[in-house]
Amino acid sequence: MFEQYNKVQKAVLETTLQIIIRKELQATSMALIAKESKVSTGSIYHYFSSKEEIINELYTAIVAYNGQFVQEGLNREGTIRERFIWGWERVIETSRQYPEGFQFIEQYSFSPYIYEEVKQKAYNGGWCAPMNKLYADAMEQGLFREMDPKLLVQMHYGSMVYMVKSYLQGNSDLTEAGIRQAIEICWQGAIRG
Amino acid sequence: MFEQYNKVQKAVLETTLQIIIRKELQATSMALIAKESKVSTGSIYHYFSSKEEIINELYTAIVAYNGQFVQEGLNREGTIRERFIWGWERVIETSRQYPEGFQFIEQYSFSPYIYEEVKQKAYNGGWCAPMNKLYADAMEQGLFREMDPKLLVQMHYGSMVYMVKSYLQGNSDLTEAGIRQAIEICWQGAIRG
DNA sequence: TCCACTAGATAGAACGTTCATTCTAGTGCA
DNA sequence: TGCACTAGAATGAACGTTCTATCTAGTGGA
Repeated sequence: MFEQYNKVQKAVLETTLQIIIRKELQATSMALIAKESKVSTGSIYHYFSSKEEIINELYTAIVAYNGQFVQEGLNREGTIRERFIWGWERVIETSRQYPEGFQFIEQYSFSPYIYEEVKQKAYNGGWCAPMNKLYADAMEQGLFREMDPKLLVQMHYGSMVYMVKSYLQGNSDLTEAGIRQAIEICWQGAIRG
Repeated sequence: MFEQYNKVQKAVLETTLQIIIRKELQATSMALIAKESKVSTGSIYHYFSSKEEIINELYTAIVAYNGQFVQEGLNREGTIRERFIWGWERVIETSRQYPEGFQFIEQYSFSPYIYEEVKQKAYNGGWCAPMNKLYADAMEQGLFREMDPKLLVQMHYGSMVYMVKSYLQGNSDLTEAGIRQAIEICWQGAIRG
């Protein structure tokens, strides 16, 4: 997930992610990051200009990683239905493989602590735009109901997020069949009646 | 929303909600709450034992208020479809009327800062249990697909949450027709094919 | 091969600020 | 007078950040 960084940066980012999920931003002190990552505060400030920068870098890296992974599924050759399924499968797959990353993005995508500019860049490099395009195509072909494609994508993403949240809280499991069914539910709701 | 509290408590809770949405928990200092609510720190500590208690009280009050409002729609006499529509309409209505409350609950329902006990009590007094019951009934009657009703409720709630988030971020509007359509999409995805 | 020098990396103490909370003094109603 | 309440200064801990000293690896002249 943090392959583009050096050893120290990687250790700091990984540690920060673990702590922030476990304890929140306000309890994630530089002293604690230093202690748990086994990097002194001096070194941390050698590689990062501030705590804010660490958090924003974390956000950027995770979104970039997930964005690429989902797009690989979404942009394969296939019917709209196939690409719909591949795309959402990958959205869920990232959250299953890196639950901390998923939780972090979920919590901080609406936080003033993440710079607007970072959010904007993340959105543009992410999977939202191609997914919106897929939905717009489906509507143009008369396959999906007529509505704002961006809004329907958001609604479906919300369904996925809450399914994963249920799973992460231990209130449900997340089997292949369950994922397929959830995607099917979204599909069935979206198509023209 | 805070009718059960006295004037000072009400001012503190309302102010805290405004600040925490605008600036995050870590930037919501007691000094700032005191200044903006025009209540001295001494008085605040006369009515609340700590900052944590203020935040947890805020959480409790909002969930209780919303829970009651939604249940009023959900528990009216009517068909499953009607009650489904009334229930979700009210979920969206609370978030439209008190967007700060909605955002706060959204952000903090997964936060370690809110006591487990408070979350538990909130869940029990909220609208989730009756909504789960409605879905279970719908499945028993063969109206909805067979699946874990709690999970489907969560998925639908996720759709609503993300629709409202889109609206609050200015990326879409939230008209009566749009709300009806969103609820219809959920319904169509849920029923037996 | 050796040594002097340099640049970057690292550690952790020190700094100044801000924070949640407590304390003290005061107010006004019963 | 007694008591609930209020104001705001005081307190001490914790924080993000900076500073200073030390370490490490690499370079190049002799």
